[in-house]
Amino acid sequence: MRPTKMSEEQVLRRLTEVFRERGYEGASYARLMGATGLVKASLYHRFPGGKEEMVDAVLSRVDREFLEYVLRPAHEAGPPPKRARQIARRLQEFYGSGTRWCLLDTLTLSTSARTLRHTRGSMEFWITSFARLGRESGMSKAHARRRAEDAVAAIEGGLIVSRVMNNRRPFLRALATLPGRLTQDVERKSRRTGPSTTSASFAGKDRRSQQL
Amino acid sequence: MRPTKMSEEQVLRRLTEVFRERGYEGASYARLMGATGLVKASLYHRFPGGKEEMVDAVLSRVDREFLEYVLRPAHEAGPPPKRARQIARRLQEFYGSGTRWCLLDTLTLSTSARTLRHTRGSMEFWITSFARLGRESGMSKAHARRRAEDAVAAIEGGLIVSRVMNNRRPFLRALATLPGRLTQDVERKSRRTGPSTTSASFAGKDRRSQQL
DNA sequence: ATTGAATTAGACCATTCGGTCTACTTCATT
DNA sequence: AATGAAGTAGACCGAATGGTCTAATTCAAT
Repeated sequence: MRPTKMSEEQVLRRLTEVFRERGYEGASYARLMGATGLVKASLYHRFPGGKEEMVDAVLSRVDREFLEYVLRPAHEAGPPPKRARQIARRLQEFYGSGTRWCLLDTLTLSTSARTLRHTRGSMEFWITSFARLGRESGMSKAHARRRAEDAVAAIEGGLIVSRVMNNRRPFLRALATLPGRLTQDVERKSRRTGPSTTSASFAGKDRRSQQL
Repeated sequence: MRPTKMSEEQVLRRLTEVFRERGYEGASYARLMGATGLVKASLYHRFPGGKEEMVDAVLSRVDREFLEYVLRPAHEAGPPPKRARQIARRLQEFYGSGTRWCLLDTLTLSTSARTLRHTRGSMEFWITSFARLGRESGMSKAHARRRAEDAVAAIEGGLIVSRVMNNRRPFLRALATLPGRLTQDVERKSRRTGPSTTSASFAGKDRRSQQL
């Protein structure tokens, strides 16, 4: 077997960058070729399914990295707040302190149903991991779930505001408040404080996966 | 003057929908023509500058609507919490309960610097309007600003999570917590309660508009 | 050294892209 | 009824798009 000029891993990393900052339609072959240094036939040789398959591979690789590195503390032992803080640090690294966008955002605009499903699975796993910390902190299942969703939303929103305003602070603040969101029932104290004042539900009872 | 077959307003509305859900690169002329029912020459007649000009017009129109309708309560008189709740209701309407994406998200992927500037201005105005409510609720200028940014982030993030998970609740929850975010120093009580326990800063002092 | 599969170069294809142009309609004003 | 600008139809353009194909390399294994 002839070895590849550029490792699969490195190719995927470069493809990831293109999809991350241009989206699916913006990731033309010209750009993909430029980023990888591979000519079109080589790309098709490695990804016979074309862009669709590339996106799939890219997402899968990022999934793995996100799970094995960023979210890992959620699945290990130890005090939840400490683990949450570690996750926050790794998120900062993962998103380049707010200068790198999220594929779950950029890849969910005019893509195939397949890609949509994939991203949904990725985010579901992310949320579930976050919720674990809430549960271990004594939250009800439903409450932990809500908190986890809101935490993901805070991060995604922080990235957007940071991108549009060209200021990384909103994202960094989302990270700073993350441990509280995930492990405290009353959030948003600058130092983790006090017990839990139960907070009521907000948008009605939470039966997941309904319409629209 | 011969009257237009389709009013400028209506054309803009339809163009908006295309840009909103496909982004800039995804908004091909084929789709723009299909959505408006106008042939290419007609589009160019109305927007001699092509897509760039369309995006500009679309953003401007949405800016106006957003200001005059959604954000208006922020610039009127009355008790801040009440005004905040009104804004939340109008945001729900504006974003179709979480089924309509935000142009500030979809239009900031591989677009011109010009468009980037425009969106930044739009979001800046949004944030400033939000911050007004915080100030009137007794927050410091810097604190109100941070809260406003975080509130916008919560909404944008809610939209993303709702879009990816195909579940509108995360967005609706972001709206439910909005009044607290904007007018209370300790947020996230289900009913507005208590005075303000001052919360400290999170991600360092806030000097706006620095690098990246 | 030869083999033979993995890999790459690059020509090639039909389609779509954003964008321009001229000629024809349409209709409020006069 | 004639005018004349506003608006529309649709042919047309070169470039870029996603995608395919054949022929040539390259190199680990024999």
